[in-house]
Amino acid sequence: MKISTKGRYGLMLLVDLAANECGSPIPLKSIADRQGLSEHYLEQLIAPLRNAGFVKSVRGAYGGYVLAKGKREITAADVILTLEGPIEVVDAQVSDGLEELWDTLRGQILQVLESVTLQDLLDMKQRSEGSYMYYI
Amino acid sequence: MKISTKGRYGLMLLVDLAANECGSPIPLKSIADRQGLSEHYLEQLIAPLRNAGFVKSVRGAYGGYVLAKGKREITAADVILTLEGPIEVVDAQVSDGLEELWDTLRGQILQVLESVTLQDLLDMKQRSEGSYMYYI
DNA sequence: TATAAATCCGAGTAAAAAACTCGGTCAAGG
DNA sequence: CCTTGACCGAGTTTTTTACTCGGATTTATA
Repeated sequence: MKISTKGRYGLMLLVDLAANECGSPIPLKSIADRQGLSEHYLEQLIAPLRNAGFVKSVRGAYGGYVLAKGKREITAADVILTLEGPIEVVDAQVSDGLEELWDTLRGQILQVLESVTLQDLLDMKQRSEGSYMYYI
Repeated sequence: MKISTKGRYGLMLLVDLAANECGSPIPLKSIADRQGLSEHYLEQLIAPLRNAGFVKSVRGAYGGYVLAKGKREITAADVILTLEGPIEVVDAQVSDGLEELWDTLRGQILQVLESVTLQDLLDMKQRSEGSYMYYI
């Protein structure tokens, strides 16, 4: 019952881009360094997100990636479905008589993911980072 | 984002027992045959459910398993948590700033699973089997 | 025009988890 | 005492995940 690192890193990636929306393209390397992830692996994750039209790339020196849509127009579901394929709580072909339960579960998961935009995630993140301030 | 076969088979197992609640103990073999599963594998699944007090076993010839509680007192969450451990949408130790999302997701999943009893699943199953009748 | 910083691309691999399998011991009814 | 069926622990196979690697291509700038 886990989201794989694909979906999670993908979200981190786009949230990072969303944090820098207005500026120049951001190279993967800088994100990889900041988040402690492998640049090569991130390449694999951002490719489908580019194909799906969520980010644009700028090649060559001083290149990088930029959001192709507003941060309120991209949802967590967009990212996770693009990277992990459709949410399937059990294998699609099983018929165990419990389909109603699996459908409900899938529906609820989808509803949560669809209700959250990159902007929301950015807000969450800043809240959670900001709260450290009170403990200093 | 999947429930493993442990949780799924475990549910099938208990729903099967629930369907026969009033009677004599049911041997795993009969369930395994009926559902097309491996008896040996089911043994591994029912052991934790017995330890957790959801089923009772009767050893020896004419033995088998019986529900240890009423079918309205056991929820899908009981079974799945027993067999798969706590629902973790991402690894517990990650701190990616998105914890709020993961918590919400976990909460929703748990809520669905906790709201469904064996009796409910039995009803679902009979509804879905019954509906074939109309197509004959 | 050379160089360096990037994206782009496909394949390969290592580690972990999932899904069983196997071989046997113990208990109880007939 | 034989058969049925629970109990137990280890081993194996398969699948999935999470990367790694080696390059080719593009482009701003010195």
